[in-house]
Amino acid sequence: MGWVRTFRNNQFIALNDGSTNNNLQVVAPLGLLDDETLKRITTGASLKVNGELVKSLGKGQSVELKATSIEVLGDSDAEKFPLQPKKHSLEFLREIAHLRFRTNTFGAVFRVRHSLAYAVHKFFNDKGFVYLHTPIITSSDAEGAGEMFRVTTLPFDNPPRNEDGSINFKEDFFGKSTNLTVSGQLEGELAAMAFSDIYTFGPTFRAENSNTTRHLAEFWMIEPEMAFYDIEDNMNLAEEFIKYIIQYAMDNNRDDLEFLAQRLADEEKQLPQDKRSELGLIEKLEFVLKNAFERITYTEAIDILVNSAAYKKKKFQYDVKWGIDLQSEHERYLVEKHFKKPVIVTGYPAAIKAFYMRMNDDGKTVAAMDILAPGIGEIVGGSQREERYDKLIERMEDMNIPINEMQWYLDTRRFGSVPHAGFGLGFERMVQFVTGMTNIRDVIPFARTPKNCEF
RNA sequence: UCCUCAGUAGCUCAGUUGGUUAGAGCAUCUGACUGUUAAUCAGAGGGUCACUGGUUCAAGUCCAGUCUGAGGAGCCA
Repeated sequence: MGWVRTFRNNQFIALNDGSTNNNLQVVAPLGLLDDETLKRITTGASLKVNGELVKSLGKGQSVELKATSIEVLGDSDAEKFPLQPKKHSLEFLREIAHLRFRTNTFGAVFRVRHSLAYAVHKFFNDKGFVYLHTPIITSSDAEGAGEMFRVTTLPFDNPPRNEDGSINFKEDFFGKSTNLTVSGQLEGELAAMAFSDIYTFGPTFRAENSNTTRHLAEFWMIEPEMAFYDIEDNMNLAEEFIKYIIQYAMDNNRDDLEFLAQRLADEEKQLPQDKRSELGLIEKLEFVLKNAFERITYTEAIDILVNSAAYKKKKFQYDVKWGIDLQSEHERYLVEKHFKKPVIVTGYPAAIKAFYMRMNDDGKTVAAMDILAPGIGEIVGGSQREERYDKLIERMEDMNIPINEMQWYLDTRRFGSVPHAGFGLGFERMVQFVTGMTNIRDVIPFARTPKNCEF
């Protein structure tokens, strides 16, 4: 059983059931089917075929199914079915995302995505981590990870108001203002203070008006949180984790990755020489598996940038000096030009990082780490958390975090606080990295981006 | 949100200096052929030129606005 990809010569049906990109060639002997049935075997139709698997007489395949009966399960009007046995643009396929699973490219992408998701659970389970389901709806607005989607049952045309005119959320469903989660980290920390090692893997929502090839309004994030880990342990785990799930896909999705590698190579033939990647997709993944990630401090990164030829020739649009947040162009230089492999940057200035990150002894930098990947940029953001109650309060005050609303979080530092660390990994960015797809909208089944919520 | 580019047949695109009935390849339909591999050959059908307004004797073409898409930036994962 499967769906028709092509039908040639009224005899040869390329049938696909989604398990692989390799089609089964079904041969319908002349005279087996009447004219009416033959006309119903169109691209996209679903068939149930019985027959004998025999050695193929043709060249394209080793075996084929010699049919003894063919039943059309579901017709597909050839005049209306939009997929053709030819190359379609990714932009067009995005508009028919409900059908694009039936193409070779998206078949491969989503089989790889599945494997990576499975590998995430396997990796953490094998290490004894507890999979924690953090809430999708939250009332916490303190994390500052981004703009949030409001969740409400209040009528938006005439909401209940307080005397001062502001909206009275006491009458809302939860009796307060609520939003979709932008991160499960804070809740994750609570659980890590009991289970030692936990991870989350779930949907995350950011209402940022970001229109790029690497941002989604709804995406999946993996956030492990480990008690008794310092920043070094954190980096080691993150590197091991990334390599593990890549290796899992290499071991279990070789055909699909080779197809995607070929697709990417064809795509890059259109580009000018200097924009093409030096390594093919498979070679890139093997290279990442074999080599240790480069580890540098933020201060070293700034030095490298300031001493680079690009900086001296004023190639950077943004100036480089200690204290700036690294711009995309700087990250790309470090990863793609200088080191040519994934880079972990640690020790960022406290002023540009979140309140929960642990202050280093120098009083200026925090124990943060970002993992930068070629072609994608930041794929992991993490840190050792500030476990010292007084220092945490100090930081929260400095950054205007509403301390009163965060008492539940501060309890972890009051009752048996321990050094701990964790990180967040954007799952779609990981899928992009492994599949070589350049647009993040093509590695999630139904992308949610500004001005787009189809299906 | 900002910058740049784009929107013409189901898809990918061409359309000259503003000038007659807007073209091609693929797909579809009809027929031929029958061991094909994105089959091949012959023929046919298929258009709100994104939308709104403007300039002009005349707009797919020029101008303005809007919408949508792509690439880059910012924000970030």
